[in-house]
Amino acid sequence: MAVRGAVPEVIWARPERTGRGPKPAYTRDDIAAAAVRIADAEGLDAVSMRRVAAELGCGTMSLYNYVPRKEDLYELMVDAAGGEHAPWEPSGDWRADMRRVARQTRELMHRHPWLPRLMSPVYGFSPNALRYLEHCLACLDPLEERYGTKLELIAMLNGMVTTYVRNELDTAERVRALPWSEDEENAARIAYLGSRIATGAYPRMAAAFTEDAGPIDLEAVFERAVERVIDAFAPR
Amino acid sequence: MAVRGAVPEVIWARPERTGRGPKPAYTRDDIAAAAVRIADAEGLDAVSMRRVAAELGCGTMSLYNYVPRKEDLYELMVDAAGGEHAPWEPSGDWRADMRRVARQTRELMHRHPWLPRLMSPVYGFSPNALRYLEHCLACLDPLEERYGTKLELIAMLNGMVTTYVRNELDTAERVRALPWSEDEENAARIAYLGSRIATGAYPRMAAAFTEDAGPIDLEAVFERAVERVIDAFAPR
DNA sequence: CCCTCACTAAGTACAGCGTACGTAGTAGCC
DNA sequence: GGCTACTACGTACGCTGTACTTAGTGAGGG
Repeated sequence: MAVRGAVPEVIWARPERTGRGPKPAYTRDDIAAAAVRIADAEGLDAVSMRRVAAELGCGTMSLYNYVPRKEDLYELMVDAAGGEHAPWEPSGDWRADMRRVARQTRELMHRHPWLPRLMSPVYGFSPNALRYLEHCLACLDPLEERYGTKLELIAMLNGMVTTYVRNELDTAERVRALPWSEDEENAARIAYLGSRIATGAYPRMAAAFTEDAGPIDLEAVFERAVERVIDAFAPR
Repeated sequence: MAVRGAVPEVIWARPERTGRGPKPAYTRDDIAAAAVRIADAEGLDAVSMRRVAAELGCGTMSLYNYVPRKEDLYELMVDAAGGEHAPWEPSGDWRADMRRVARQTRELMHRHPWLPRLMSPVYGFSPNALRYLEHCLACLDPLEERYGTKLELIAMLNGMVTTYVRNELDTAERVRALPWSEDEENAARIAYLGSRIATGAYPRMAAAFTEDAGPIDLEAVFERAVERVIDAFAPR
């Protein structure tokens, strides 16, 4: 007589349908789509078991027949988002393909701003993650390196893109819960930063901020970072 | 008559002591230290306003006199951890100094496994973050590049280290709440991965995993990644 | 054919969370 | 000395994840 849930299980190993009993009212995709819809519209914090169940139109506890823990719901969401990755026939130019991968991932994360926060290596085995990984490896066929190196390249590129987009979106996502706007939050922080720098305690930072007062070109910074990661693995 | 908390404020801009009234029983450092102690010992999820107040030995709501929102408590924690960064006199060899910075950050995060999860650019203005940033810039004095480039290097190195350590620690941290061990969790996932690969749908991944079945040398992977980031900014 | 039993569905309940609000007491300033 | 800003903190509300329970359903085995 095992204690309920005492055995570790991967949600993907669970069959969606077992022979007996009435057939489930929802598919895993239905549930993931509902959760993604809520997160896109109202932010990740709005995704609760109750809210997702309501979105589906079923009782809260019925959800637990499909998703044993909330953590697994997150895993479904990440996989669903990963399903939007559209693979293509590798071009033979692995550099160009990697650039395209990076840009596609960034766009995906802009479409689903909660995604960077949920990204975890733990979710790396989901069906769409595997599909994505295999596609990246296919793109890297022309790169004459060991698979270990290729995996390191993919991990580093992914990590960099995730970190980068997180920096782009984090304030916007976190400010949802606050009674003031993102601009006000930023203004308050910049003002404080200015007052600190004015003390003269940080001469190099002061120089950095006076060097170029113009607005930062996020697009260009991103492209540069991608190029650097690529070059780091195969200098020209 | 302003609505309470309707004006954005940075916790660091709040004076710790205003003239009037009885003198506060705790300093900001006391509070941060208590929260860090709890997070180190019981994991980040154990850090609640009630728990921290209990650790300090005061009523729950008294904490709100020091920390207007829980978010700010997190900010205090990150800054406190950042205070453990021990700066040194730049050696003149910026590459060596950057390696040392990366290693020190990694050690810091191993000491405080909750830190990667809390890392956010939003906290980049805290006193210790500023101190750290200035130190990095000082180490980069010999690198003949614009400040913009130097900041990009620091951001990329930091981001890479954070992502990397997160990958190292995430499963361990997340498994705290579960009724099984990290090893069991990993075993379940690896087993599932094996079953997927056995289908033959992922030939390149299959090749990658048969190429080298030995245990991964995390230390070596980390050092390689650091070297790559450094080289990406100043190829030799 | 029908009985059995695995399964779905959903309600109730509990412990814990962040925090708004109100009240009581304290100490520096005019 | 009193005004007043401040600290301290108990109560309460709405929310969370989820354990447990009960009722109903429908395919498989005899």
